[in-house]
Amino acid sequence: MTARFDPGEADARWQARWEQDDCFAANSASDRPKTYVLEMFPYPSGRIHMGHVRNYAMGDVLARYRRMQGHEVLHPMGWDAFGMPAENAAMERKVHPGAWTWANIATMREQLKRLGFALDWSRELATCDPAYYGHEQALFLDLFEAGLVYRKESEVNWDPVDCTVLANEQVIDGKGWRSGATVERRKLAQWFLKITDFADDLVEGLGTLDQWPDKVRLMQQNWIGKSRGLEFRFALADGGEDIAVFTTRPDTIFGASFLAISPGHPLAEAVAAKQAEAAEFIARCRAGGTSAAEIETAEKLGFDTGVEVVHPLDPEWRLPVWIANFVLMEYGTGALFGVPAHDARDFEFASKYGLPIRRVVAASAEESDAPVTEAETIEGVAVNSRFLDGLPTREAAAEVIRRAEAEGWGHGKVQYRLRDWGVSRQRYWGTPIPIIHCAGCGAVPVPREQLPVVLPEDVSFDLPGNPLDRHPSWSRTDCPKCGAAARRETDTLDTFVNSSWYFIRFASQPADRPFDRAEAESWLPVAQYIGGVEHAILHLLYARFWTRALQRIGRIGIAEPFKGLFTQGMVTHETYRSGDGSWLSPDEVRRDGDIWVRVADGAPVTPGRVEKMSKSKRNTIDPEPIVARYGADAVRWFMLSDSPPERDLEWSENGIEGAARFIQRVWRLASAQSSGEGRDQALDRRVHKAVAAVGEAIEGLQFNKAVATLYELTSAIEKAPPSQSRGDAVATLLKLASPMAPHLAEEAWRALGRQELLATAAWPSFDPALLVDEDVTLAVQVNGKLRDTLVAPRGLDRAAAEALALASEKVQRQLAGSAPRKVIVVPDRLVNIVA
RNA sequence: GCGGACGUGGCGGAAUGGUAGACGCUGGAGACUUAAAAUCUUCUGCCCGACUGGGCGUGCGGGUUCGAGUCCCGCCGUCCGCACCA
Repeated sequence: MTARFDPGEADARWQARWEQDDCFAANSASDRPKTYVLEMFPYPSGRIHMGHVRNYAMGDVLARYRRMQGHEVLHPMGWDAFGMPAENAAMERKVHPGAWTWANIATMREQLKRLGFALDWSRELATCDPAYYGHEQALFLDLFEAGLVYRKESEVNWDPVDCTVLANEQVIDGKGWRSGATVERRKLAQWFLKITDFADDLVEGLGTLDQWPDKVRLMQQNWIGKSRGLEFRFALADGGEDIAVFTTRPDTIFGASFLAISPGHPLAEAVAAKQAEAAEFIARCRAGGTSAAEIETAEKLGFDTGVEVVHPLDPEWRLPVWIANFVLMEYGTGALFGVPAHDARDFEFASKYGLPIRRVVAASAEESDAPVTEAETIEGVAVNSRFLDGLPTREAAAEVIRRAEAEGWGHGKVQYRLRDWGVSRQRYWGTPIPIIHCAGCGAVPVPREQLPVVLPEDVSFDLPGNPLDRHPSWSRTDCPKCGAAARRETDTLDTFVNSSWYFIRFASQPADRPFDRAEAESWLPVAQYIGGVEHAILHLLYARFWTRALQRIGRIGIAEPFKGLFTQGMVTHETYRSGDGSWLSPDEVRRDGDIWVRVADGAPVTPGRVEKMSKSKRNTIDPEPIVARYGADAVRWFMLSDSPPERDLEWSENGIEGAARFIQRVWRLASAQSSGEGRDQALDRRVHKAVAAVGEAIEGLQFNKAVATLYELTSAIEKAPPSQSRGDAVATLLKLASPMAPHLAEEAWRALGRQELLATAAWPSFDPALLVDEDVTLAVQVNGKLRDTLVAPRGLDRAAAEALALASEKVQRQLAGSAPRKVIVVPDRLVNIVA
């Protein structure tokens, strides 16, 4: 028996033992209740970071807990392995993206294994493996054949120097983030997935996700942006094609004073073809930036086309048509009718160009002539609106829609902000899109037996652009339909496609198809998905869409992939700057009394804000040396302590030291032999309460509370005199601690002389009768202020409790002889005397 | 601008409308030790007080209630998401 628990030796030994006994393999054929615990799989950037450790520690506690409860648990790990960083590494270091990625995976796998996570490594997958992306290609073709994939011209951010498409996030102040070149908008033929087909289902489905954070559901709801209104047409006064507009406020139809169309609207282009000034105006609009800051400050600009339209409810009423820079072609019909009195943008626009501002909504009919000094986006009653006058907003809107439909000039419509998902990326390191372009046959799917379409290895990153385009032979092929010379699609799929179905592949991985439906359904939906809130919209929405798409084409019988979702907080650390403003890493600085100085030369250092660990701020702590120094359990324990899991956790030396201290404390408790006879009822109650509290905390993902309960139990055991109960309590403590600190728990368990593995042991049960004490402490208040506390037997009746409280000397002193006016008794809790 | 979350000791944080500050960290005092580390004991919201004790206290101002950190109304502040979405 050693005096100290030595994680350096014990961690590896228990990890090997778990692996040897295959403790964490998920058996799909098991008839035990199944639980699928999943954390968002990592991008293999090279090394794991503290955020990973926190994320996976949380999932691991839940997975281990469920397993101990007798569940068959699926807790897998894999790699989101396609993406840009591998290509950047290729360009910078002349290494193939694949070689770089697989080397990173090997490193990170070992790092994760050293943390002792209860993962089923037999199901490990990497999205850059043809054995994975080949099945993804098959699913893509399934969706293609079901009509859920299409190709169309779309504007992209084009970097003319790197000859590549950039994501919006890669455009900084209108310039490419790598090249610094001014980004152009260019039209390219792109592949799209019809996520808008599912817009309504995706909104409705949010209502069933009661184990998701409200915040995430709301973010998705806003992103999809469902709004109801009226789509209707204005006829041009001089003939020509009608202009369709969409509005959410059809009740304001008599407040219209102009029509505004997008610079990209067909009518705008038609006008520009005839008028040079219009063409110039449109060009000026296009030059404007797209960043949030630019839009915020952008002035509303308009150009009067001279074209007029007829109001649908009054053939005599003409409205001017303006081209306006604030009208988006992508939303609605690319045209809107301006109601300045009741829309902020329209008000600004009308004020600037001297267009009429007419009140058509008021709080009441009497206020129909109140002046409009700012846009009033209110509901109320319709005024100055002919047959609508006096109708409340909602009824007026319904009436206009009814009339439009009856008269045939418009119809009620549901409009979404969500747009179809463009999945084409002009990049090498991604899933090749399994399509062949034939001059005669068009876009033809690659025949199934030719899948996977594998990325060529012999590519060079010496030149800008997509290496697949430049490859001498890869894209050359024959048309599967007609046999003519044809060209492979050289675009690859957005990496979000890879992560849209990996959780299904984890559940079932046959070699010959993406997954087995029955096996996948036996695990799905994921009971608890854990990851960062940064994926609240894109990844989680795409995965929901993909699952629903598979359901629609009959490949799977579930609509929602993630039953429970938890978004954990970040791991943060203080930042430090030297005198010249450059960032310093934590190991370059030290505390000297009240100030921080640089270790190297003692120069003063300015501590900055506590921020998310990031390379750019240099405030990261590498988990590997921490694990080497303190052991896996101390790191895991710290990651789960103190801060509630949804909030940020600040890394601190004191924190990890404290965790390591506790690990040793439990070890001492378990390894110090103390034999005793008889039951210690007070301790037994403490243990049962702890079992109930820890279980409840883990199920509620309140790991900080589980940790606090274990601290309390440890203290209680330490203070208890030797007894049979005490020995039992230590054993129970180890079981309760084992999901969080599994190596220590196994080692101490063995030190107690037990042979079985805690990893697969049963979770302790508790006796509800022992959760309540025989005596309770009654709070005694006078006028709501605490004056005394009394110990009384549980179940004391009201009269007795009142008498006991009134007998208190402290209460009598407060009452000073006067009789109480009223006494409130909450049984077994408190007595409040109102004087 | 729209939407959302959150404000509790020196710090992280506990608290079904019922004893605010569990638990951890930091700090003080003490024990053990030749000494240090480790460990153990004990104190640690603020103010008055030698003590018994008393007053104040969950961002600010109101309200509901026998009783409010918790519920309601109005402010202030911080953070997050979306953003010219008709």
